[in-house]
Amino acid sequence: MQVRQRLENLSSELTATERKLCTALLLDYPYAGLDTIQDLANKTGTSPPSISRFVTKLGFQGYQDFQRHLIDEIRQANRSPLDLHVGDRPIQGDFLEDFVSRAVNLISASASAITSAQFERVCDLLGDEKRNIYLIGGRISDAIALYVSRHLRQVRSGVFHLPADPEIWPEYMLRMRSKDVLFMVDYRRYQRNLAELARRAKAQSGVQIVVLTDKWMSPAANHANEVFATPIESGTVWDSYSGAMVLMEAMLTRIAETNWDKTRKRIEAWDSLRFDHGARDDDQ
Amino acid sequence: MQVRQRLENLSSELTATERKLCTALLLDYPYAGLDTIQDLANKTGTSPPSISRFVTKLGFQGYQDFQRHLIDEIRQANRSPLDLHVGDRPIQGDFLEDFVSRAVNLISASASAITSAQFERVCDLLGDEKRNIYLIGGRISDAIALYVSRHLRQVRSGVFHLPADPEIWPEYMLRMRSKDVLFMVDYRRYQRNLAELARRAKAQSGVQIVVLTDKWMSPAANHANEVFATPIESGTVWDSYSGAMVLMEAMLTRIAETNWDKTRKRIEAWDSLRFDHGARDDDQ
DNA sequence: TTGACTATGAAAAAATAATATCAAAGCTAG
DNA sequence: CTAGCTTTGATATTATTTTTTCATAGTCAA
Repeated sequence: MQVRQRLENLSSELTATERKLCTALLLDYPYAGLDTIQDLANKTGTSPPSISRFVTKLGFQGYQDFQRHLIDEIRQANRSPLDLHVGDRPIQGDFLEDFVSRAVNLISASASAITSAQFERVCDLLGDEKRNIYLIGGRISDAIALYVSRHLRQVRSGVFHLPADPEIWPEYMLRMRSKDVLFMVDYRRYQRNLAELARRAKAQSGVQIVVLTDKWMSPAANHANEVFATPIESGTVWDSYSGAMVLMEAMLTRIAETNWDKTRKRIEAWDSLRFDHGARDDDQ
Repeated sequence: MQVRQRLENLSSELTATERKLCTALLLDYPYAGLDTIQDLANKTGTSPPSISRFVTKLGFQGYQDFQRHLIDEIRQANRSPLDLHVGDRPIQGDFLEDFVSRAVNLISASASAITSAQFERVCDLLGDEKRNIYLIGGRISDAIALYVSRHLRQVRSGVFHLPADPEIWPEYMLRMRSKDVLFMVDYRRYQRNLAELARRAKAQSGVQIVVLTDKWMSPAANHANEVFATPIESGTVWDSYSGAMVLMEAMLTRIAETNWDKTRKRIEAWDSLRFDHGARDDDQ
């Protein structure tokens, strides 16, 4: 229940001091309640014990519990209309349109959770030809890792996508050097063996680790040098990876553009070597 | 100055732990910073001293001073409609920001290129348990196909992801029945052998074919019953598949929600059968 | 006016939170 | 690989905040 509402419900049975508090709280709601109990007492000309008793009377565990509730309320209130719409109920109206607007939200949020400096650092790491790049993802998120590795392979050499089977990982681990990069995608539900891989790879070779994960932070992130965290809650039955996808595309584009000359030559050479059963050449 | 901006400014000279904190703060900005120092340390897998040092480095007197600032920011943001999301990020020349806005355009365009009737038809096809589903994609776009098949497999049985090697395709073709569905993802540069696969599968078994492609229309689309065409030109060196990705997520969500009861049971059963080296069970 | 009760805040105590210290681990340049 | 530097978190300390205790002041009915 809203703090505001609790105040109203109880307003008939408040003492003089409590009414003073109530007024002060409502006058600058909800920020007044975020002061320390001492400050609030000074401002309202009351005392800490009175406030403490008051919030207990409102039904909270204590002053800190009360503050936690206020913060949650602010949080709720600040969610954009789209966000609000999200948690609530199943999508109605035009499904696709609605879904897209949620995805767009998620994507913007993903981008704003990452500083441009961090973005550049990771791009530099993955674009550096002197480093080998090893990639792997979880059961579902491996699709993202695959997408990244396929593109990266067009840009540079030394890109290795680890197979899903842990039995084979040691073969790759033995080749990792401390300058190399292990790029992991791990969204909930996190896979234990990925965290284990991160730990051991780090311990053994000191490899640089970059983790793409969600806000709960994959256990693998503990061993990481860089963490990209993106939101994934779309308010539907599945988590949405579109934020991650766009971020990865941005990254790949950045890497390719940085060394465009080299990349172009590489793609041309690649194309000339493709087997005939591959692409046709008259596309475009 | 906004806390957010201070983070941006300093992000080039942060240590690993500090970057972790920075990530966590930005991901749930500004609320993450309102926790107690101890809680925040637990959530981020760091320690209170590191956080204390970090906020000092950001230029605050200490953690409490830092929190005061955050609260002030929230307050400000709520007063002026021009809230912090707009005002404080230096948009100019920010690569990521720019990329995201293009991607968003692309995604909206992708959605509006598809009628809801068609969308529903395809969802029904792929959701129909009486049909087997075969999926395959091109060199890069197979990541999308993989993503779809992994999800679909959580919802229903009879989902088969064809391997990249054409030698093995006949094995699958022999099993295709006319009610089954062959789902192909083929973006330029189109692969001849995919078109060939479509042609022969159609001829041999009369299988239903759904193709996800771009506006130039993969040659495989000639044999298709349904074509999803999404724009992919992002104005950068790579094509962007984010439109396709969001569309696929929308589709998967639609399918899962349509038979949610069955899906839920299936996922539960699946989870109970997972091997221990997979996910941990305590993830939230 | 008195007595029984409630409300209140000063002060002390307790709980909680934040910072300083320091040893160990990690990293980097040679 | 090592020496020297930086980073880090466990522990101890300190500071801050909140709650408890308790004495006093206020209220009201008889």
